[in-house]
Amino acid sequence: MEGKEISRAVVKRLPRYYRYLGDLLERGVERISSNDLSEKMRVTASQIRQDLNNFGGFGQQGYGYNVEFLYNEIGRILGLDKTYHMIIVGGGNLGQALTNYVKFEKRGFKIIGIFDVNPELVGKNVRGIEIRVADEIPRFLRENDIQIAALTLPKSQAEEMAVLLVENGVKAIWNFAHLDLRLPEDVIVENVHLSESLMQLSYNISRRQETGR
Amino acid sequence: MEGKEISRAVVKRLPRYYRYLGDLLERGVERISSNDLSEKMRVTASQIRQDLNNFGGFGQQGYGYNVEFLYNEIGRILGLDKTYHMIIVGGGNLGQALTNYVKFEKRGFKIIGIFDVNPELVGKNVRGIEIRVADEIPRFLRENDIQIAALTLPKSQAEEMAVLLVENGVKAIWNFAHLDLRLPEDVIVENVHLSESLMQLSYNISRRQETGR
DNA sequence: TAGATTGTTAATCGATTAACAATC
DNA sequence: TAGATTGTTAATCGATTAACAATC
Repeated sequence: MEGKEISRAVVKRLPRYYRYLGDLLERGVERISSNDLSEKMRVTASQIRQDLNNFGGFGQQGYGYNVEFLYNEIGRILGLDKTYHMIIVGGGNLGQALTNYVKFEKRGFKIIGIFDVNPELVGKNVRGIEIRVADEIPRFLRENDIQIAALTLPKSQAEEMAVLLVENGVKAIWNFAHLDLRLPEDVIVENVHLSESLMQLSYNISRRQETGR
Repeated sequence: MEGKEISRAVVKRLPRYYRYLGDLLERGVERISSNDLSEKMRVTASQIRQDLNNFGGFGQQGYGYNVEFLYNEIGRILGLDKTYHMIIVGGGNLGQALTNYVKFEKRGFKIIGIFDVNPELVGKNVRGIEIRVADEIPRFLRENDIQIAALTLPKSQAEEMAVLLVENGVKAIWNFAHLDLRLPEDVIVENVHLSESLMQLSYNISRRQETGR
């Protein structure tokens, strides 16, 4: 059924389209042209049409795009029509922050387990979920259908844990540790490297100072 | 002194070079060729040389690159040779997680204030810093030299707060709220959109299922 | 029907890779 | 000096933008 490969650049832009369409939908806007959307989002209308047409013709000549329809279609493309069971591996501040972030749950990402190696954290209750000891992970994975594991452990523990997760069947890792995980090809890894983001910021600050604005 | 514009793609790669060079340095490696580094990082040697040469010739023909020297140079380019004073605006879980992340401080990003509008959080101590009421921000900014504000507020409060921060002199915002801040051109904004990252992950999961691996 | 706007092809632009002369 | 490897130019590739025929 599928065929052509979608470029990473396009996929990165989809959630942003989704967000803008969601806003429009909330504000009761029924239809929008690529041109109007392009002004709001500050991208070219051409890019919007190209991006969307990777997935099919969602618009209508002379009319534009139906906001609700397009919103749902992009949601479907992004896989947001499904529910995902997620575990958080690393119950520190970041892991707890992710757990507490209610919006994920609304989008279908359900956190059903939190694990840590640190005995001090084990037993702590985070939004109704008790932090368990990491040793229980294999059994937990056997007994539950988990699609995503978020890795919020320090760098030193992350690689080993990632291997354990994969050995026990995890196929998608949301990696917050500051290293590149080397895992089998069929495992999907999405990285969030906060420190790299911060460095990009400081690069821009320094550069601005050098060039005098 | 400066001149040519560095592309965003190059800047995004610099922190990763920095990380790999830091690892090599730690392991006592003295020099490395673009070819060896390319194998480790899984990018082309050509790209490494091109990227680095945007900033000057850091290598030596027949020798390669001195790891320590290159590490320091990239650090300098990224602005990591300076100290930044940062405030966290939004004292919820994510704000606290950032505050507790000691590694930032080691890299020169010093958090010297946390603020929230929620009175329940005000007064709470996070790694030695007391959360203050957001009303105090203008005065705090007058009395302290702040280079970076991290915005970890809900979407609904983020825009207004960003405007306040900018009015009070903040020139760089690390934005964790799920919206695009519309601010004057001279304000640097670096976005971390966690939900968009998660959607890219779910896109890849869905896609894999459709195409049957 | 006329006007609007898409879907799509073609043109342009920028980024990546390859090649190689310069040089340590 | 010979070998290695950079710095840099040229070639290729991919992504973005422009243009316009198709069509609602």
